[in-house]
Formats: sequence, structure tokens, C-alpha cells
Amino acid sequence: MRNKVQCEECSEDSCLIKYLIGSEYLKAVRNGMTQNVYKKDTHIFKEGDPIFGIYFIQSGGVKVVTTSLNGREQVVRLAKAGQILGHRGLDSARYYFNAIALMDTMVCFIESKVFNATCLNSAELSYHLMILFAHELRRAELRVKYQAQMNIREKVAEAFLYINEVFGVNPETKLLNISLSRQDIADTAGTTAEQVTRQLRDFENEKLIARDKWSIKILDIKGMEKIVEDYAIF
Amino acid sequence: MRNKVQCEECSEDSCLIKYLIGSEYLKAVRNGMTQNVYKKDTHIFKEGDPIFGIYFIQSGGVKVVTTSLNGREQVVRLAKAGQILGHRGLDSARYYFNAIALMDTMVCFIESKVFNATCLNSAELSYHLMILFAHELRRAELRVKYQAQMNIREKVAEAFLYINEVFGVNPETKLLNISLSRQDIADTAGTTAEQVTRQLRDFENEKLIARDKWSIKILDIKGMEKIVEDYAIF
DNA sequence: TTAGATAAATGATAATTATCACTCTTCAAG
DNA sequence: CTTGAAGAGTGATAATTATCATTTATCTAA
Repeated sequence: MRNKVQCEECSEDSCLIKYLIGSEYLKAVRNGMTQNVYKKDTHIFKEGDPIFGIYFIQSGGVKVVTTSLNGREQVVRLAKAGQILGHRGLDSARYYFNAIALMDTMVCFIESKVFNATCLNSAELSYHLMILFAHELRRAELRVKYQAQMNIREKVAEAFLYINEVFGVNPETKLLNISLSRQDIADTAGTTAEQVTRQLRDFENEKLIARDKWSIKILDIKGMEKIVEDYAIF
Repeated sequence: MRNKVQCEECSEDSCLIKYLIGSEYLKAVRNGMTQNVYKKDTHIFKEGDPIFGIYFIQSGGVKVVTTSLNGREQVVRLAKAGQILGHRGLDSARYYFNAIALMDTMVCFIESKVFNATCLNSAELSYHLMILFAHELRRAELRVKYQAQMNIREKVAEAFLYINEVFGVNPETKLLNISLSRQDIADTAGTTAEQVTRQLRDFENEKLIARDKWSIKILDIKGMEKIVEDYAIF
């Protein structure tokens, strides 16, 4: 959990704002930026809320979730430190999704007015934001395919690969750097908590993972990848 | 099917290039643009192909498809005249998806080098492309939810709403402006052609649609929308 | 430490959906 | 017009997955 820092001193190298360092636009961004802590399970923003601005995660982790009227949630994105939130509503008056903290999370906030003006002024920031959009769109569309075509075994394996990709594992313990409930994993995989539990038992029996009290240890990442290899693109 | 036209004279008002009319950048774009016809069922580009450039649909219709190694296809996007293709690979060396003509389709092509330079130079084009990305990303993520949570009835209804949204219906005949095979509808809905056929029969029995030789007539669009209302966002 | 609440795990079963095997219909080519 | 291929439709069944009901394990507050 980090203390409030200036952008130049922030250790999050992957943050888009890093592209502004040294430019004339950084000052406006920094002057309009606030930093807040969100406790685990609290909303950073909610679908339907008026859009105030754009968020950057300084530390912690967030799930971006869409909820159906029947109460079911679908995790559409996981985000770690350095990543941006709220950009899906760039052209909109309201947030379309919920951003919920998966652990205590420090988030930097910039008002839309400031961020949008900076995008219009800094070709470099704008360009990198567009690259990010292209990348996220591709990933989202692959996830449409996964949901349409994968069986539960494959979906749960894919969910773990995604969690590992975003949050990584502790190199020593091999434990995923985040502890997620069975329901969160299920909402990411697109199935039920019971099916996740069953599949985890199978994976553990196959020595692909180990269930630890706090989180999951990934024993054989290649073995997990092999489960979903039919869905790889070129 | 249109003949080759200049951008200023093209009747496709929704094309992004329209934002360049009157600007100094239009000439480079126009000089670097070619127009080609793709027959129904042919590829405009294939996943894995090196990226040559960006396409704009002048007339016709295209499905953007991702294919799994097991041969299954998932339609991730439908696109009509005026819309852009190939922008998902903006930052990439290869196309990630296939674009396949759903009917004879005329497409304008701009080399990546020209298009990217124009984006960097024209803040207006860049901005509108970003808006398009935000919009498409939201839609793609909603589709993740639909695939994860909807049953077949709902998925097929949603597929028809999407087809109607993109291609519309003939106001007189109420027939969808495009004739899609049961397999194409299934690849859009994320199910099998048999299930699509069954569901169509049910919808017809419920007077929501009528099956015509050439296409489908949507009799009660509100009734179709009601089937998926649980998944609406705010 | 205890009690209560919640999460995880498990077994059984109901519901859903893909698959398979066919028949019927339509279309295109000769 | 005929024939063959392909698409659409249908019925049956196998496979998969959600749901339900319970038990076990864990966590938190007093």
C-alpha cells in the first residue's frame, strides 16, 4: 500500500501518465490529480454513475464487472497497478461498468475535462491510449470466443492464465499474487462457484495447481496453457 | 454495389474519413486509397496475415471472425457500409481476426503508414477513432457477458437484435437487409445451427419473427428486446 | 475460547445444450 | 428438366452444466 506520491516519483512504470513526464502537459494533470484508497470489495465507480473522470491504479487490484438484473456478475477485466480505469466511458456521460477493489487499492483520479484535454494536446499520450484500446478490444473479443466455445475445464484454466497474466505469481512460493474467492474466479471464468471448486480439485489431482489456504499455487503453467491451446490464434 | 468514388462524393456519411474533408490531410489519404470488390464469402483479410492497412466498407457487409483450431468460428463483429476494418491490429504486425464478406462488398483500403500518420496529425480523426474504440470495447465486453450468462433463447434473440442494429430492416417488407445462413447466425449467437433453427421456429410460433425464403422478417422488435431485458445496463 | 456467519467442498439431480442421424427443401449446374 | 450438393429442419440421445441441499472448513467478533 503506497503513500501519496508525485507522478515523477511513482514506481509504476507502466502507467500511461509516464508518457507525459518531461512534457508541458504533466503539470495540469498533476494539479488535477487526487489519490484515494479503496478498501477491498468497495466500488471505485458504479455502472450508471455520472462520469467524473479517469482512474489509474497506483497499487492493488481491481475487477471491472457488469451486472445483470438477475444479480449475476461477469468480470470483464482484471486490472493491476499501473493500469487505467474508466476509459471505456470516454465518450459517455455515465460509467458502463463497475470497478471494484479486489484488495486495498490506491487509485489516482483525474477529472475527465483535464484528461480529455491532455489527450487532445499530447499526441503521444493519445497514441498510447489508442494502442491500449486496440489491445483491450482484441482481448475482449477473444474472451467472447472463449465464452462461446470453451467447456468449463477450459474456461477455468483460461481464467487462471488470465489471473496469472495480470497479477503474476510470487517467484518463491509460486502462489498467485492475489487471493480470489471461488465466486470471483467463477465470475471471471463464466461459470458457477461449484464448478470452479470441482475443476480446481481436478487440476490439483493432475498436479497442475495446489490449493493453498490463502491462494492458489500454479505448479505447471505450461500444462494449463496446453488445456486451451486449441483456441490460440496464429 | 457502388462504383469507385472520391471520398468527398461518397454517400457513406458515417465513415471516419469524413472527418478529414476540408482538412489538409485528406489528399494524402485519398492518394493512398484503393477500392476493391470482394465477392460474398471471400476474405478481405485473414488472421495471421501481415498487416497492410486499414479498410473502410463502402457498401456491403462483413463479418469479423475468430477461428479455433477445432474449426469453429465465432463472429465477434458485424460491419456495414461506412465502418472501419482492421483497426484492431493498429499496433501489430499481423491481423488477429478474419474479415469475410457477407455479400458482395466494396471496400476502400489505406496503407497503415498513411493512416497512422494521419491519425498522428489530425487530432480530430484520432479523437473519433478513440471514441469508436471505446464504443466497440464496451460492446465487446457486453457480448462477453451475454455469452457467459444467456441461455440459447436469449442468445439467439440477442443475435437478431445485433443483426438488426447493424444492417436494419427494409421499412416496407420488414425483412432484415441481409440474408444470413443458419450457421452464420449460430456463429454470431454462440451456439449451433440446429439450436438456431429450433429457436427460430419458436419465435415464429410466438409471432416475433416470420421466416421468409430469403431472410427473416422481424415482426415484433419490442418482443425480441424483452427477451434480453435482464441483461440491459442502466 | 466459543459461537455464528460465511466460504468452500461435495453429492445428487434437474435442466440445458451439443451431437448425431436422418429427412426435407432449395439451389445451381448441366 | 434432372441431378447432386448444400442448407434447413427434425427427433432422439448423449454430454455438459446449473441448481439444490447438505457437510466441512475457515474466519471474525465477542
